Amino acid sequence: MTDTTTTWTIAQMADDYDVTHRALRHYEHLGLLAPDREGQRRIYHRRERTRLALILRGRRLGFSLEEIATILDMYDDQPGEVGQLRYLLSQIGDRRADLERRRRDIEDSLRELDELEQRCAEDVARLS
Amino acid sequence: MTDTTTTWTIAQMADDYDVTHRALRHYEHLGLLAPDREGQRRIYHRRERTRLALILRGRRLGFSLEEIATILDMYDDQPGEVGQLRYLLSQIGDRRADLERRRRDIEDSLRELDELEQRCAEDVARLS
DNA sequence: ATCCTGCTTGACGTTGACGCCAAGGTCAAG
DNA sequence: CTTGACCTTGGCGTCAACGTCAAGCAGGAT
Repeated sequence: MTDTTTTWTIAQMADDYDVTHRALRHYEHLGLLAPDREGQRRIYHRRERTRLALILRGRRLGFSLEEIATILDMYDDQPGEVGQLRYLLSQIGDRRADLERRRRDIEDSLRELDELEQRCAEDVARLS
Repeated sequence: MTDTTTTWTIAQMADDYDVTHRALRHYEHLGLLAPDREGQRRIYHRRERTRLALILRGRRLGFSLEEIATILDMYDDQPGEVGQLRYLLSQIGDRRADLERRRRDIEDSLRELDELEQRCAEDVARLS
């Protein structure tokens, strides 16, 4: 039941994902999105929506749009050739290492935040 | 035994943390670092090193230098006043929410990566 | 017919985070 | 006393990721 017929206009996309019209055009310019045209108008399908979601998650994680492009490419077309597949597997390894490093950074940050919060809470208790 | 006497030059800092001289000056310009002077020369103490480590971790996580500044401020000086403490606690909450969102994003990404890897591995097995 | 709304394509402007000189001070070594 | 290594302060350049006009098409409502 993954809907394949519904389409969206640029305004609906911008609205649904809380990005500007301009940003959508920018992503398209960089090849991250490739909406159809109906006459002049851009017309977005399901595929563009999942791609946009990936783009935005990438941005939240601090990836550059260029990095995001290569990530999208990874998911794009399963290559039929073994060499390509091996290459893709190595890329997956790289990405995973990157993400795991970020996760460690985040967990360290959260731990330090906890400490700080505890000290604060104690101070508040003492002072009131 | 946290050493409080050793100091470092800009070149040592740049070397130890693998950043450029220019970046260090930039961080100083924005108030993220505030090394002493010995005559003209910048002279970095332990404090600047821990700050720089926080800055770089922040950058890896995709925070802007401005956001990093507020984070550093949080850790800077424990305020003695209750109002300030409450404010700090609220900020800590904000940061934690942000970090936890990122962690979710990362874990989602890792899961999808796992799926993709599995599909790839299967394809390789089939083709060879 | 004209007006409004929503869209289009340029194209220049802006902000953040530095890179990259230029021009010169300082100090130990030769 | 000059050289070289290392440092200093400007200040212009650059790249990414859009923001912000400007000018214009297309189609339905008045």
